[in-house]
Amino acid sequence: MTSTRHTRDDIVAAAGRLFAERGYHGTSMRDLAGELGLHGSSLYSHVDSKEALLVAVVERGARLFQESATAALTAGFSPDERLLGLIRSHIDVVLDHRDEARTFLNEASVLDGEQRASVIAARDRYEAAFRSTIASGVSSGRFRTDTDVALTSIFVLSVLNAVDRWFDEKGRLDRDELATQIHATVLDGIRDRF
Amino acid sequence: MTSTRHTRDDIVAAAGRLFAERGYHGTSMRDLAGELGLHGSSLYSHVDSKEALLVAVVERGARLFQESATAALTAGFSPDERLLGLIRSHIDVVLDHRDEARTFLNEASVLDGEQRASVIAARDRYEAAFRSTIASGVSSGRFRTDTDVALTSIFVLSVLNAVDRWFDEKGRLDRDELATQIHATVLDGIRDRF
DNA sequence: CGTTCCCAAACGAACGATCGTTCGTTAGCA
DNA sequence: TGCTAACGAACGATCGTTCGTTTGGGAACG
Repeated sequence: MTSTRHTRDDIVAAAGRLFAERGYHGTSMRDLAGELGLHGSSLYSHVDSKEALLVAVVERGARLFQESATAALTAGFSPDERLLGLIRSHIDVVLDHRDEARTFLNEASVLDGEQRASVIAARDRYEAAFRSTIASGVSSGRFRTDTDVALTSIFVLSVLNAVDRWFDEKGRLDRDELATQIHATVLDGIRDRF
Repeated sequence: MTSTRHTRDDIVAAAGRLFAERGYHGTSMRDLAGELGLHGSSLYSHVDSKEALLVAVVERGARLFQESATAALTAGFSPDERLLGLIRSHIDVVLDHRDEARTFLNEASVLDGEQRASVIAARDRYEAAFRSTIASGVSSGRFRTDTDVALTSIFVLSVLNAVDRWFDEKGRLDRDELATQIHATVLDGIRDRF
């Protein structure tokens, strides 16, 4: 039979799934408990409050993105290689950890001031990896000097953050082809040059 | 003095604002009534249910996007002009009708099957305007023949849908410059060609 | 190897608050 | 004067959470 005992990590993982699917306010503690075969009150053996659960999920998301970025930055020599690495890593995070990523990206607004600020700071730190990569491409002459670095970073991240809304692992493209296409579009656009 | 009587449109507008800010489940009917100086029960003189309010807001959003797309498609002669028009119009909708647009884009998941399907259909119809514009650019030779039309449409819409999350009307760029930048990046990329 | 004991996980009833909604009543403009 | 928006109390349901109780699996011991 399946183990009847649960860990805090089980609960945080299930909370991430429900928060991502239905949102924080759309998920009740009894919903979450039911997902695990528990009674609502039993959750409080592992967790202090519903909000603490959200904080735990969001922190997982923040850590995943940050680790992915630092790993991608140490690999890859040229700016466009590093950018491709950042794109690949982001797609991996978003698809392999949909729940934490979605919750991190969408549900931070329900947190109170201090913790919301920490989420925003984490997002900004992450975005800085894209900005510095693109900036080094500009200063090394690989990217055009009139490139708006901050704006381009936002564009790339907008595309990446939306991936999990439409991408189908069983579809026409695999995720590596998707990364290549995003990279190619940002670097070269779609205009025919002849 | 201010009028003490309210219309259904007032209520739908206020509901859009709160649904966009806090989400459907994060907004109570009493919250909404308080926003208008009313008691919760008074809303039911104008509206059948909370869900009907959401449907009304989402329908407004769908209509705004669709009208914007058809207007942009009749203007502009070349594919890249029409694409720029679509981008400009989308930015206008997203910034001038933040509440309805956000709710349309983010809160459709709480609707039941039939109405959620109608939202998805509306989004797909809207996306088709981008696809056909880009496709005509490909077939006319303005855009590269190896362009993935569906994918590029998704990229552009991902960028556009995220605009209201970060764009500041009082910032460095005005919205028309933003439209130009998005358009330029999609068409030409950021790689230096010399 | 078998038994006992202990402690944390899980239970289940219950709390006060708030949810969406109903309904009979009041009040203010046409 | 008539009609309808707005009121305000109240409904049953559900919310997050508390608390005293039950229970079951592993550590300790014989």
